[in-house]
Amino acid sequence: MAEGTQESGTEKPREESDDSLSPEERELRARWEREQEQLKWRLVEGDTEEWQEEATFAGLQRVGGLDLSFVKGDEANACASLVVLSYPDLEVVYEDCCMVNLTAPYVAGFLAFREVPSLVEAVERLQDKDPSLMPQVLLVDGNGVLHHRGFGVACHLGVLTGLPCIGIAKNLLQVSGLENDELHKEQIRNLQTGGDTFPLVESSGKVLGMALRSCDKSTKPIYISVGHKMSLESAVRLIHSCCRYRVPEPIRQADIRSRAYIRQNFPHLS
DNA sequence: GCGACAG
DNA sequence: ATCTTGTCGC
Repeated sequence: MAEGTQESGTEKPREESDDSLSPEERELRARWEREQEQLKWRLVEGDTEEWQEEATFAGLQRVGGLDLSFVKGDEANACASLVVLSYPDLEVVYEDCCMVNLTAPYVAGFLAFREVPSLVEAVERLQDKDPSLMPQVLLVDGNGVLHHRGFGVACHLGVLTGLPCIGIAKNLLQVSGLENDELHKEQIRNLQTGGDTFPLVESSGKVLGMALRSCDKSTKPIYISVGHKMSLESAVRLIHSCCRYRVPEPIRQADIRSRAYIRQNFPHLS
């Protein structure tokens, strides 16, 4: 190994075009950025389905949730899970857990390149096994248009699958003027009950997403943004209706099941 | 030294 | 993402 060329110990993900990046890293990011720009042309930000216009989402019967859980201390091996819940009952009607081997590293701003291939495969397995259970909307861990280049993992997955998609992040991605500063914390304190929201406005004035107090019991909001084929207003309304706890039930179930799968198959290695 | 950096 | 169980409180 050429130790002299390595940074001392800790890695530091930084913005593209940073001097500290190796030529390889820079080239990878440039390629990924070009791919995001290409896919972005196919992004649809508004409602496209009839059920989305209904006040009670009449016509919506299946909501999908996706998640990845990792083997402790292992960068590459993960369990990808796709669950489908009935709507509005939120009962699990389909579950698929699959061990996958991830090749791409996690780079902030490029999460999709690490996670999306496995998620698309999960959707394709469902298409093969029982297309009648295909969800009408997908809930994804991470952001949609609330992203450095307006194309987060939820957009990426939406465009590749053609399905309506919503991004749900548990932490604020601080991009284009959005900061977790005192003002933001004050806005959070002002969220009184489940369903309360405030908009996340970028410096240009565009609303990139919404902070949502997802249930009465949780003080910390979740961050909703448009993934694909769904307006922000519909997305927030739907997510709130899917929350028994802080994390929307489809994603929570995917999370629970993928972690259980890993515990079951990898008892205690590290 | 501390913060940022979705998962 | 992961490291981590019980415990204090409404």
